[in-house]
Amino acid sequence: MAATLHDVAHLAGVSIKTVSNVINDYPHIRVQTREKVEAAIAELGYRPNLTARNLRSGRTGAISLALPELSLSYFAELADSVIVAAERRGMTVLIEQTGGDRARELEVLRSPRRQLTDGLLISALGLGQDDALLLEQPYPVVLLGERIFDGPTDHVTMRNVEAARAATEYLLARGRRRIAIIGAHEGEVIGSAGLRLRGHREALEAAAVPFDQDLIRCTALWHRSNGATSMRELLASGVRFDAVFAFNDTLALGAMRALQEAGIRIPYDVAVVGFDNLDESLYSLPSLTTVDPGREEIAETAVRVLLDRIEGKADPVVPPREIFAEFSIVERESTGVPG
Amino acid sequence: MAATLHDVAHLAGVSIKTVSNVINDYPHIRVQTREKVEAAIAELGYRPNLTARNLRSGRTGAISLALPELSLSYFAELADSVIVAAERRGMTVLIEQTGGDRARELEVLRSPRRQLTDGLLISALGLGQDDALLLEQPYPVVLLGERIFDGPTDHVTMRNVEAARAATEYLLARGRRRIAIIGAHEGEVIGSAGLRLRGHREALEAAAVPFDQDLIRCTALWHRSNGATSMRELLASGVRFDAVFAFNDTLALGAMRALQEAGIRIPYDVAVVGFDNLDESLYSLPSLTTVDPGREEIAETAVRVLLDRIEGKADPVVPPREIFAEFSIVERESTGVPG
DNA sequence: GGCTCACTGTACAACGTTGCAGGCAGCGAC
DNA sequence: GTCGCTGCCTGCAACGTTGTACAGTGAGCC
Repeated sequence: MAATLHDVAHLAGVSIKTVSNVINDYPHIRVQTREKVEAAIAELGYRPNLTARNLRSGRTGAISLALPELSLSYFAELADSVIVAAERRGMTVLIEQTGGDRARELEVLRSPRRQLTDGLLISALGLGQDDALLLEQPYPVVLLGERIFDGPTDHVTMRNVEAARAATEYLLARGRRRIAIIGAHEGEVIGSAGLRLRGHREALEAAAVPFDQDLIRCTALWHRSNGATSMRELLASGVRFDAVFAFNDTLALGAMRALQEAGIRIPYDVAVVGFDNLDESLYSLPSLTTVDPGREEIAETAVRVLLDRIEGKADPVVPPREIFAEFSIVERESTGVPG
Repeated sequence: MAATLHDVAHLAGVSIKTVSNVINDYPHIRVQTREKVEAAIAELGYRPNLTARNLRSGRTGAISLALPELSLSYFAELADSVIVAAERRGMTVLIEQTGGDRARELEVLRSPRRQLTDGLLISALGLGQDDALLLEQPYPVVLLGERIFDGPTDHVTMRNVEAARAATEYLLARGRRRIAIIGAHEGEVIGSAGLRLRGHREALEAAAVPFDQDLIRCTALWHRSNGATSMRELLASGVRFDAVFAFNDTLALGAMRALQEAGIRIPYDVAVVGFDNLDESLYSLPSLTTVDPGREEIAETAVRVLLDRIEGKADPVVPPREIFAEFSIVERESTGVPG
């Protein structure tokens, strides 16, 4: 049985409240008393019961992070950054996996488990713009990702349209004209796929390069296998292309794998650009040119904004904010070695 | 302000305890009463306060998982499996990153945050056999990994020696005789590197193949970049080899990258075997032959064993157990396409 | 009629902590 | 001498829940 304030108070011969005062650095305590209490604490190996403290204070010192799955490298790296940012501010992170499933995302929002934490960071894949109002919850929520805009909560995300436009412009500038897309979502307007496709089309239009529907491959999931499968389909379709813009790095890596199986040379025959700047994209063969969406900045900002709400610094008065991280293009071998 | 039992009781015109009884499915309640209470619950949108419940019950419904970092794919996949296993049993998972640093691992063991969860699953990299006794804590702990054996807690791990021996035997069976090792740790006996090296040497010995120290590359960290660097060093050293056994997949992928940069053909010139069976090893080019250490089985078992301790099923009486997951060799292209 | 027993519901205390109000001693000012 | 202040410490109540003890009601049985 763990020691309680009561045990310490008894041993030190003071009241329970005095022990509490010592622990909480209440100023008016005689040095002598403080030492007695500290000795008792040390002797009993007393540690405050956080659950009881939480019950009194209403704060838990933890935040929840809901994301599709950690097996997806992007989310693993995001979780890493979030945990680091949270720890820097003395918070722990509880992780929930939703599989990107709308029903499970809603469940996470409504789960009584939310009471174990002070707020929720949710990276949604299943929710859509129509679900925006469901984000309104009796606790602080910060939304990540690009499924919902102008919702009732703070929102931290990346510049999808601009970044995708920059990626396509980058390929166009290197003389590529037939750019295949992997990872599109049929009919999607909002969402990573929809926004990135829009950026792509904007770049084509600005350069007066015709858009060809045959170059677009849809795949709901963005795992490596989906990238490989899409590329095999593309090759089987016989459509001609000299570049691939995959909507994330895992798709790109799967696609590169399929390209090379088919004996196609990267970047000589086909240039490849990904999105996410995963660690592994630096070590693929060839290394992958990709869009760095500012993952650490997103994590850092999201945690800061959530804590602002939790601590009431940004009271309900402050309207929900939309914050965009800065992106950059990381140039590597898959588009031709630079310099 | 969230509704409490008190509010519900008031609205339903019953005592607070009756509401509690309804919620906890206490059997002797009149249908009529139950309905009244349920209506009040629905009207107020009442959700039980988990913190208060935890304080009463001493249980939190969460477990902690401490691991080096989620950016390492192996740990991300492990965390995924642990979260899934925990969820299946109604538990949530709080993640702490230690960076594999001994001091931070000790901090995790002693942190008052442990009180936010019912037990700890710790995958240590920094702790060593001498630290075994420090695992003795006033809450349930299950150790993962291979830094400490016969410690005071339950321990779930993989068959490192046997798996590594099998990997080397596999290469030997395919006619490889000069097997380079990447990821060794100088002088280590216990620990993934030490054990895997032992398995490797056992296989060599059994086959009467001489052990050559020049083929061993040490690297403390097992990131992709370390694999690439080690391989470049190996190539620069001029030592002759026809196979590589990397002590994890990320090292192997980095090494393959460096091999291919040097124009060496895999598996024709050099066969490569990794360890971990990461998802990405299936999509590298060539795909990577690897040891599947039974990650899901480890996660599943670890969660089960921890919950057994938490629920007191396996009371202190039961001595700490050492549990080993079954491994298998996953044969892919990096050692020559099978069949 | 009095007994037991099964139902149905209530009151109270407790989990370990902290906010609040207040007590008491000592001291300087009037 | 007393008033008011500061410094130090204490007791009580409360956070929201659940376990224990118990009270009342009605049915069934001797």
